[in-house]
Amino acid sequence: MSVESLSALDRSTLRERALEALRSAVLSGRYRPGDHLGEVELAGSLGVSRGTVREALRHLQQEGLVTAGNRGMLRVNSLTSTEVHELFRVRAALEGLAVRELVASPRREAAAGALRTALERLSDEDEPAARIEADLAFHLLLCQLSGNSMLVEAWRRLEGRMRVAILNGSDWQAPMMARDRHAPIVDAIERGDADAAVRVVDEHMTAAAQHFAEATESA
Amino acid sequence: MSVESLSALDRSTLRERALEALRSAVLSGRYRPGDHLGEVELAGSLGVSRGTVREALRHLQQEGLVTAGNRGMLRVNSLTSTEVHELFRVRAALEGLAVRELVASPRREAAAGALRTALERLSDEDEPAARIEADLAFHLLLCQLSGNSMLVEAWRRLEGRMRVAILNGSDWQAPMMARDRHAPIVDAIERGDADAAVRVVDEHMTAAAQHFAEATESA
DNA sequence: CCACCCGCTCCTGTCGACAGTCGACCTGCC
DNA sequence: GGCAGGTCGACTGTCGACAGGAGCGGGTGG
Repeated sequence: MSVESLSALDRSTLRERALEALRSAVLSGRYRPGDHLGEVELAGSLGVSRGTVREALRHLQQEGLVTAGNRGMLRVNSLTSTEVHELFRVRAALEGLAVRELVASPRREAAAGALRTALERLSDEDEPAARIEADLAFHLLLCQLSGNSMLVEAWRRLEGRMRVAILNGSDWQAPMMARDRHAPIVDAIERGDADAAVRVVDEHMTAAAQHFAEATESA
Repeated sequence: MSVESLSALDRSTLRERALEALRSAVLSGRYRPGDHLGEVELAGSLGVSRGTVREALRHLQQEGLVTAGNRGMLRVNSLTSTEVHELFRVRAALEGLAVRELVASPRREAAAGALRTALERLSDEDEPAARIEADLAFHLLLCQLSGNSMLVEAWRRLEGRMRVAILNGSDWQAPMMARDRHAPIVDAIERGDADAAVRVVDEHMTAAAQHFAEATESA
């Protein structure tokens, strides 16, 4: 268990770099769910002090990537299948609001255009990790284009949990990353049909949850 | 600017007590929005080290109660009226999901009962601060009873921002704290009418946002 | 009188060290 | 052999101190 050292080229604070290094370390699967993340070891690996690692770990804890175990020790988090289902339902509610605000927005067409380019990026990518990024980027963009900053914030909080769910297994989400799955959302937004857009988003999330259920239940 | 010292009776960690002390200090209005929260000063007031205060402040930052200004200095946060409106819309989406899941839950009647007792507590309280607490407790209970842990988590994140919004002014929310405003929600849940419940929640939030708009615009 | 420069001071970023606590393991006794 | 007690190690909680940078005020030269 070790993380590569921090490069000193950057102008940002050590804390930010340590945070980013740790986040990508657990997100890349270098640490398995349940693994213990010791402050001293990480401090040694990253070449920074314990206090700096500590703050980064606390940040990750609030993001939901790590969770506190016995005596405050932090472990890589994992989600139960129930929680994953709950997560999708909350996402459906949030992104449902996003599309509803989006179709009511005066710059609906421009937003639809931006979403279409994000859609292209989704179909261009072949590597699974890149597809996941493109998918999350699409859904984030959906929230951002709504113009509701509180909505974006709430979604970002869920994003961390979503990435934890992705860590659980990398097969179930593949069918959801397809371009065809997202296109109807943009279509409905472009048509200005709010109710249809909400329904499509809802179905999108339900389908994702179902794929997850089938994949985990067979495993 | 000073916070009373921490009592040493508790068994919890200093960090938790410092966090709670700082949170209540900000929420009680001891520090006005925009006030600078210096680590050294707070450390002295609370009788703990800077590192401990620092962690508590970072926690408050992620809760949205404080925000980073120039050179990393933290100031008490405030919300624009636009953000408050956005906040209410996100809450409407989240709590709409809550009531929808609640009416589909097998223990709907028990939940309705629990909500009714929370309602009683809301009408009993006279002091504004206590009413606010009772109101937030009611809405939190609504989310908790849905059984969706991700929903509860998302709501809790919004709670911090909600309290910041409350700090903006203490007049506008008074009309929303009434028992009559919340009773229709419980009624709809008890009837098992999901659509009506969602609609009522939505109206509740819209009305709250409108009260806010009128109160701030006159000021 | 004004503009520029210098030193001061305050604040955060970062670090290394000490202390308390919990679990694990090993040992001795029943 | 099983169990109780003690010892060792590891990890986090907490602290005080040093370093760097930004803002500010005074002083000086034009």
